[in-house]
Amino acid sequence: MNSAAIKLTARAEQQRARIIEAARGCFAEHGFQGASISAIAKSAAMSQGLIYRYFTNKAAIVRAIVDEQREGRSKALSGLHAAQQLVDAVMARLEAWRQRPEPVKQEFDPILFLEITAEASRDADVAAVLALQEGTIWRELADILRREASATGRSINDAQIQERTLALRCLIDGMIINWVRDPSMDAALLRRSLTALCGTLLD
Amino acid sequence: MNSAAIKLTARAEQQRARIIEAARGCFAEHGFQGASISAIAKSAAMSQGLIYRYFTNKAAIVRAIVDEQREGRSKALSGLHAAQQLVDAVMARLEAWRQRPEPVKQEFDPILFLEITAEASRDADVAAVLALQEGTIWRELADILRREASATGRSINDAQIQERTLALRCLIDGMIINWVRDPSMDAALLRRSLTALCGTLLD
DNA sequence: AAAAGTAGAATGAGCGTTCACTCTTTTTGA
DNA sequence: TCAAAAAGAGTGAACGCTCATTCTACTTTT
Repeated sequence: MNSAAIKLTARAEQQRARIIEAARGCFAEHGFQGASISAIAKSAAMSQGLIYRYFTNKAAIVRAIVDEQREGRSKALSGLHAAQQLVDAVMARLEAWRQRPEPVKQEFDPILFLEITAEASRDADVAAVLALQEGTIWRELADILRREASATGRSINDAQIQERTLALRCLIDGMIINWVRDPSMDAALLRRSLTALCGTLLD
Repeated sequence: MNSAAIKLTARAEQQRARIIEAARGCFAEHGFQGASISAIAKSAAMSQGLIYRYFTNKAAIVRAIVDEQREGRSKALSGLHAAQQLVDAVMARLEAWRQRPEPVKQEFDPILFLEITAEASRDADVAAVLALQEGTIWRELADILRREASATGRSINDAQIQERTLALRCLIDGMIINWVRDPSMDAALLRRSLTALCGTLLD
């Protein structure tokens, strides 16, 4: 799971998870630099010092968070058979996020997503983990398009797959950022907008 | 221009611009929270204290930056007559940014763009300015689509305009975020991907 | 009793901001 | 015309505070 810590005791795993969960909330709320270790400690209901037993420093927490979401993101994508399904899946997550009563556990957070992208531009380690992750997602998206093409009996070459995978990726990222930017964005409108475009992705 | 300071001396305007320019660079490089006043002062070649003669606090600089780009963004969009032209315009800016030798003045910076979006979720003032700005951009995009429709003799109703404007917005934001995330992204591929989708925006 | 887990005080650096002060420019009034 | 006065521009040290991180001492588990 984590290359730096091949084998951890159950307790250690559990504590790390607790810290990561608290940190996710704090980072989403205040940004990576804006969230302090003491705030994370308080949110995790432990002392500041204890955090350093499980993470060498603050940056390591950030990296762990980026690393952690990899599995979840890939899993969420696999099994989808059409671009439209994908849009629906993302929409469902976005709507769940908007209605969050409290900082939620373990779920996709669009703000964190933006924060991570910006952070990757200044932390090479984050960038590396993110690049790995993007590779996986890219492959999942391409597979979705291929499955859709074969299901509808279309033939599609590799260059086309590449173009359309990227277009799909842009569409998804765009819907996320627009959802964050405009808190009054109409979910139905967003869904309709992208549904129309997705329909043309395979023509 | 700025509601808090209706009329400023030429000198003051000039100094504010100098600070803003330095701050843009620092913020893009280290994030809003990561960039310190002393770093901005150093970059602007002035003392820290002097910054507070022209801005009441650090947040005010952020707001001024967000406020400032409004005009530029709107101007860049007006005059375009087709979605494809728009994609080309954005691509040109992205490529210019990637080849930046030094932190460049007054230009569109994708990292700053992400940073601002994230900041809007935690600073109501930034959110308000951004919302205003987005309204303007939205209208510009809708106009582009209308112009394109009328130029090609198509009829298009308001609901369709709304849907497609949003789709276009997602596409643009998506290309920005993907460009930032993957430094090795092929410009030609990105252009090809979106060109294909833009073609279908008016069908 | 050894080891692991934990809390919280301590540390030193750096933060945003203020302030007392100097230097320069403009205005004033005889 | 030109000193005197006021205003404007600028500095950088200092303030109170918070930061990330470390250290010491206490408690729990093995």
